Amino acid sequence: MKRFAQFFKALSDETRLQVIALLMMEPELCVCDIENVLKLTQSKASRHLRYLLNSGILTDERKNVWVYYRINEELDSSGIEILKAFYNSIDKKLTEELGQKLNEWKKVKENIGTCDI
Amino acid sequence: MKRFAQFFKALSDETRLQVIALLMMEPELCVCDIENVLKLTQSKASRHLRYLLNSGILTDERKNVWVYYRINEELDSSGIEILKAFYNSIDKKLTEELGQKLNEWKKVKENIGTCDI
DNA sequence: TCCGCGTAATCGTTTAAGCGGTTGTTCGTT
DNA sequence: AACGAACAACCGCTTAAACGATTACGCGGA
Repeated sequence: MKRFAQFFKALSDETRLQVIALLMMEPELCVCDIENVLKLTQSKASRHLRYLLNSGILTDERKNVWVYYRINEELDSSGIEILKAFYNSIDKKLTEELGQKLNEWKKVKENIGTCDI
Repeated sequence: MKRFAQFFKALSDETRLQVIALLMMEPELCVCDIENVLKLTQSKASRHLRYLLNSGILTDERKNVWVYYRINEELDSSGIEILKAFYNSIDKKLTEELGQKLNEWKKVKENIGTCDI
């Protein structure tokens, strides 16, 4: 039961929910992606990603200097179900908005070749 | 998005999850039922039930002196989905244990005709 | 009607937890 | 060595939980 309480606590923060929504539409993202798309400070982005990692909801993988996070494919089936139920019932406007911000950022990133803007 | 964060926060407490599990197996329960089955103080039981009520997860109905709480049938379909996903993936031992405690309490309640034990 | 009783909600205080910002540290690349 | 990316530690602030005690509510009996 404690496991579920922890799981839901990880989902009880708006920033973390936005992170999850982004990772439902994009297979993997690094800290600086989250930072720029959601307009967060670096420490805030990193802290929330670590939180989701420690909760077992995300996995991380280092590629050179970047640490990429993705939804943990080995999450319990109930966990996956819950994340999908959440994602599917978000207002479409919100997901579109997030998707647009993500695409804009990806363009910028291609041009500057760094996260430091 | 804030709505979801609030919803998940309501589920991020072990006591509240136990309450929900009980209400998934029994259509309605009053404060003193929760109090006795889960061995909580009256104020703690009442407070958590109020919390779940204010989160829209439960409804309440007064019958004489008792206030009965039940799962809100008009909860979003995603909310219902999430509650079911949670309940179905709890360890069966836990649900059996809760069910047994509930039945024991119901026997006691019949005999004494009051909650004041 | 008034009072007592059982039930539930709330109040006030203390204690613990969470979040955010700043700053410093680690790691790896160049 | 210098730099960028990510993480960790500290601090202050806000929030929430626990707890006991008190208050409010309904009902029944004197």
